This record gives sequence, C-alpha cells and structure tokens, in this order.
Amino acid sequence: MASIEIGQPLTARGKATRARIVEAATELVRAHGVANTSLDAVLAASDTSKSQLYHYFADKDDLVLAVIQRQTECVLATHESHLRKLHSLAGLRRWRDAVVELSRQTDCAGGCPLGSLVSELAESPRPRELLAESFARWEALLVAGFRAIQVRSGTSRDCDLTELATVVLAALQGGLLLAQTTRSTRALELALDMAIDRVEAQLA
Amino acid sequence: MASIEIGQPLTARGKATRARIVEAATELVRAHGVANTSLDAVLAASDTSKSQLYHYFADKDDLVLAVIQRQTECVLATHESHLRKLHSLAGLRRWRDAVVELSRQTDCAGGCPLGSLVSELAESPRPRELLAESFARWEALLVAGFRAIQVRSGTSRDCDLTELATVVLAALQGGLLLAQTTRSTRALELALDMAIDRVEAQLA
DNA sequence: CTAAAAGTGGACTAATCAGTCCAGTCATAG
DNA sequence: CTATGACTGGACTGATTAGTCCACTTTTAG
Repeated sequence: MASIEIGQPLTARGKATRARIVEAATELVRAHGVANTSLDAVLAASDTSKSQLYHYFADKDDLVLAVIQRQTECVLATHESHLRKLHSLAGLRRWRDAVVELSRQTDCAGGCPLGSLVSELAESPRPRELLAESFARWEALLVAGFRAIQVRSGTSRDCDLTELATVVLAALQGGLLLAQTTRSTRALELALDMAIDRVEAQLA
Repeated sequence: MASIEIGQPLTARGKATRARIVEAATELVRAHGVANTSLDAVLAASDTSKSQLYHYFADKDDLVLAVIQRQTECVLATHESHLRKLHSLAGLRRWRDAVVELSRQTDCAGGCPLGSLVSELAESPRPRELLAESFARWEALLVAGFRAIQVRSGTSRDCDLTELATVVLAALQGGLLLAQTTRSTRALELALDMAIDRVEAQLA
C-alpha cells in the first residue's frame, strides 16, 4: 500500500535513493543470500532509513524482485558483451575462457548470482517467473551467437539452436555449482568443453 | 560443550531421539532451506524439546552437518540402486529416465537436495567440505558404472572416466536447476542426453 | 510565495530466533 | 536397592527481525 506502483511520480532524488537501495541489496544478497540479508543491513549499506525503504518497496519480497531484475541485467550485460561479437567457434571458446577466468578470480565462490537465487526462491511463484525469464533471455543471447557462427561459416545446417543454448546454459550452471563446491574450475571447464563440442558437432 | 562428541555413550532411546531430530530437520531443510528452518520447527516436527536438541548437537550448525550427511546418504542410495546394476549404455539411459521421472513426480520442485544445499552453505568451510565429499562419492558411483559398461562391452578404450563422471554430474545439476526454474523437465532431459552421448562417444 | 506532495529520520512494536538453564524422569550397573 | 549418568520438559533470555508510525524537511507546481 505504501509502495511505489507503476506510473507513480519519482523525482531525480527519489530515483537515486531507490537505486542506492537496490544496489546495496543486490550486493548483499549476492554475498550472503536473500534469507541472510536483513533490511537493516541494506539500510546501513545504502545509507538510507526504514521509511525510505518502505516508501519505495511494499515489503522485503518486493525489494527482492527488484534485486532479481538488477542482478539479471548485470549478468546478461557481462555475457552480452562477449557474445555480441561472436562469429566463430573460436569466439565461443574465448567466451568459455572468460567465464572460467571470472570464476577463478573469485576463487569459485558464490557461483552464478542467478543460479544461487534459484534454489532459494524457486518455490515462490513471482521470483521463479522472473528467473525463468532471465534464463530465457540468456538463452536468446546464446542462440543469437550460434546463428552468427552459422551465418559466418556458410553451412546453415538444420538444427535446433534453442536446444543447444539450453544445454550450454545447463553445463554452465552445473559446472559453476560443482566449481563452487570443490573450489576448483575443473568441473566448469570440463562441462563447458563438452557443451561447446556439442555445439561444434551440431553446427558444423 | 554440551554436545555429543565421538565415542560418547548413546543408549537405544538416545539414538532414536537423535535420529528423529535429524530426520525431521532433513525434511524441513529440503522443503524450505537451512535459513528458513527454525529449530522450533524441528522440535515440533520431531516431537522433542530444546534440551534434547542441545543434548545431541552443539548448535544449529552442528545439526546442519548431520542433515548434510543424512541427505547425502538418501540421494546416493537412490542413485546407487540404479547405477549398481549398470552394464550397458541402455542401462545408463534408463538411469536418465529414472532421474527425469523423479523430477517430474515432484513437478520439478526443489531441484537436487544436495545442489540446493551448495548455494546456501558453500561459503562455510565445513559444510562445503562435506558437500564436496558427497559429490566425489556420487562421481565414484558413476565411474564404477562406466567401468562396468566398458568391461561388458569388451572395448577398454583409454579415456578418463572421472572426467566423464564430472560432466554427467554437472549436466544433472545444471539440468535440475533449469528444470526447477522453468517447471519443466525439458532442460534436464537435454542436458543428460548430451552428457550420455558424450559418454557413448568416449567409451565405445 | 505558498500549499501540496515527495522524500526523510528514526523511534517503536510484535514476533521470532538461537541458545541457556534447571528441575526433573528414566535406565542401568553394581 | 540405589546411585550415577543419560535423557527429558519447558520456561526463560537477549538479540534480531520485518514492518509501522509520525514528525519533519525538501521539492515542485501554480
């Protein structure tokens, strides 16, 4: 009732405050999970107050929805920058290397920010829908990349690019989960290599 | 200090009480996650009292360790019963079907009980180690199955069965995560099919 | 200028949580 | 039988939590 609905006015200052809250919440959730992130911690990290938070969000669940959306934009932006210029299998393997390197840089901690949200929120309808959309957009990015490879190589063999994108994403998520558990990028490398070999076999 | 250490006496009644607590906690954690499972809820579900819980466990973290171990035994027992009698690729595909069917029966909810624990506990050293051991045992089960297939088929081609087990497990985990998000077994089926095709290519 | 609305600060509440404590019951070894 | 220790019931505490409320300041529209 006290929360911002669609179309409600928002001054520049208001927008900035809201953004500060979402940014701080996203960072805390990525580091500690939804359940282990208290609103008080968000307020402290964003230098705001209770009344501000409840001015812009109906409740914690509402804030979590905003966090999912922001995290989605962050993750997709990272991959989009790599996948946009994709036009060969070698480029896909460079993407693989970048993903592995990113995981290595954080010592394999945290896993995928979106994947982690799934196991915590997948039983709540609205968050689950949002995450499903995020993965769909991620797959679309991969499909676009595959198509670019196909176009460049000339051989437009008939195969389901969407299915390929799904298995690549599954390999990525599964690989990251095992990497997070073992604190080694080995499983991630093997899983992505398998998936990319599959792409090569289907595409070429 | 008040908890049960290794070697401490445990009567039959005590063992039963401890088991009841772990069983209830495991079920609640599987359904709602560690952070969303309160000790009071565990007590209510197991029909025990605070003093009993703290008689057998040092604190909540200690109970969580027991939950990880019990959940590991449950999951591995399920897969062991399928993988033990493995001696052909057809058998491996039947295992795939069983995994898919199991996911379908719960409407893809919950994902893998061990995988879900990872994203919630992977940043705590001891739980993470335990989960890493669980996955290592799971991979060993797969390796044993692959070896049985290799022996039966006669062709003992030289390939790294451990790597194969890792990618199959990664495909399973990633597939389950996407299945949980989309509420469809499609991603799980595709990911497992890809991994098993890989096994076939490497093994035969 | 001025009034209405947007935005803010922080005290407060009620519920829930992990963990403590102690008085007691039960089982069993000697 | 009896004493020791395993086992149990549940009240209690202090900390933390999400969420409420109201007085106040700042911005904006007319």
